[in-house]
Amino acid sequence: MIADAYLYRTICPTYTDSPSTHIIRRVFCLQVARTVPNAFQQRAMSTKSKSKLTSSPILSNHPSSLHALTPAKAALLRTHLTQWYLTSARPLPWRLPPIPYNSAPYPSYIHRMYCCLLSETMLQQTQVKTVLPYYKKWLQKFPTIQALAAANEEEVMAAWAGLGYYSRAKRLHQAAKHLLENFVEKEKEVPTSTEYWVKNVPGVGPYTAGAIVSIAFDVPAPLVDGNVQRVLSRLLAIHGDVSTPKSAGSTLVWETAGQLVAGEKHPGDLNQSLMELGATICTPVAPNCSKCPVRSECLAYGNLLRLKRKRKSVFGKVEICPGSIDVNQLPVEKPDLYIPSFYPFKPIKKAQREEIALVLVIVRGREENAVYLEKKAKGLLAGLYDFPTVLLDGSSGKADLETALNAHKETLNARTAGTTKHLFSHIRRTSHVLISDADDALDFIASLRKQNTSGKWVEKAHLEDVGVSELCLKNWRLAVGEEKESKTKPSKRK
DNA sequence: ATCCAGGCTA
DNA sequence: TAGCCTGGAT
Repeated sequence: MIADAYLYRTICPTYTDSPSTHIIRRVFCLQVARTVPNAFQQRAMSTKSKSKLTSSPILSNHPSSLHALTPAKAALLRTHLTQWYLTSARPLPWRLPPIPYNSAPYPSYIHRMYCCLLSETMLQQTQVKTVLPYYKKWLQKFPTIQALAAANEEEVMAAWAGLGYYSRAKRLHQAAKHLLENFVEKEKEVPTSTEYWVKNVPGVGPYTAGAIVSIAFDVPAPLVDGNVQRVLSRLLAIHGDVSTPKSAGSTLVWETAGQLVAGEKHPGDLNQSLMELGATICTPVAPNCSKCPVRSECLAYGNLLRLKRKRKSVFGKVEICPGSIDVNQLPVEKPDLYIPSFYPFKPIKKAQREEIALVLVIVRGREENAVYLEKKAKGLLAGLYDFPTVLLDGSSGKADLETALNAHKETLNARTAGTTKHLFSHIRRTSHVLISDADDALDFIASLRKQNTSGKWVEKAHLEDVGVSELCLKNWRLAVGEEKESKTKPSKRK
């Protein structure tokens, strides 16, 4: 037990109890392990208690001061991070050299803000590589905030099509209008407080506000995105729940980010260095610690070194807060995979719900040159065009599906093109694609027009110009025979 | 085929 | 707290 506790202490720097309380602590750890280390989610949940989260996931007798940055350490981190950033960051079109707030002429500082708002909005939930072509195309189409504000919603949605999370496009459009109306048109200063942005600018939350204010305006506001959350969780070995903004882990991460950026000469660079580090080195899986500019300040990396030193003499299980792993299963050659990748602690994800859909591809013209699309007003894929779709409950049985399928085949004189599978964050959708000729669907289209007045014929060649989702494209490719049908039937759940 | 990452809002 | 999309890794 003593040995166990000793190991526990060496691995978890925030573990300060005496060995005699170790068992109690361990039980408590497991009870709160609704949020568990990244790398061991499945194992932890299959073998450990699934009891409810009953108290703060920050362990009792676990003062947050243990995670606090000392001023000396903060200074080291700032130096190492910014130096590394200046020499090693990827060159990206939205990266601007920092300039002091309002030292540029008004129009150029508004442009800075616009580019920053645009890139940061696109980068929400989306990787750099995906954003790059969209960002460039967007600026050609809407070169200024005035151009964006003046555009109509359909153009905006079409420019965003394929990027996902389409409400971002709608809100970016609203944001442009808001900023233009309240500041740019009057040549008024745009507020530099994150509170203003979060409260008044659509689509801007705590992260984006911090990004705009620090990067475009050079104001020392912190920012925490998924990268920063991971980097700081590892640097300070934060064993706290980061699943919601209010949870203890998140609070600590934001506080830490604030301490780091406070007094920094180039807050935008410092913030970007944290994100860049998370994106390129401090990655979720297999972080490249040997290349990390701040590994000597990193508690998780320190754990790793201690574990490597100890493991020769260790047999059996090593307790790692809050899970446990078998040291004999650690691959000797790559121990770096372990300790840093425990962080941050994330909640177990909920299963996606099943959906079955009938997708009606109605083709007009002998050369099949137009299809009937309608615009979704709300919910999933709102603002985009799509084929008329009949949604069946995922719980409806095979018989229901057959009934609906046959009914539509009959009324539309349709043939089956096959099925596609598409995943959303919370839905697994199987689409049964039916193709029919407009001549056979006149009554049906009339009834569609009554329910959804936005329906229109779109030429095959212009399908991608009107703003259409990946799901729609996938079904379209199947209908014209470019897409292989998904083989397996979905949800063969035992 | 399956799993994962990633901010904001109603 | 759940809804919202896609691309990349395994």
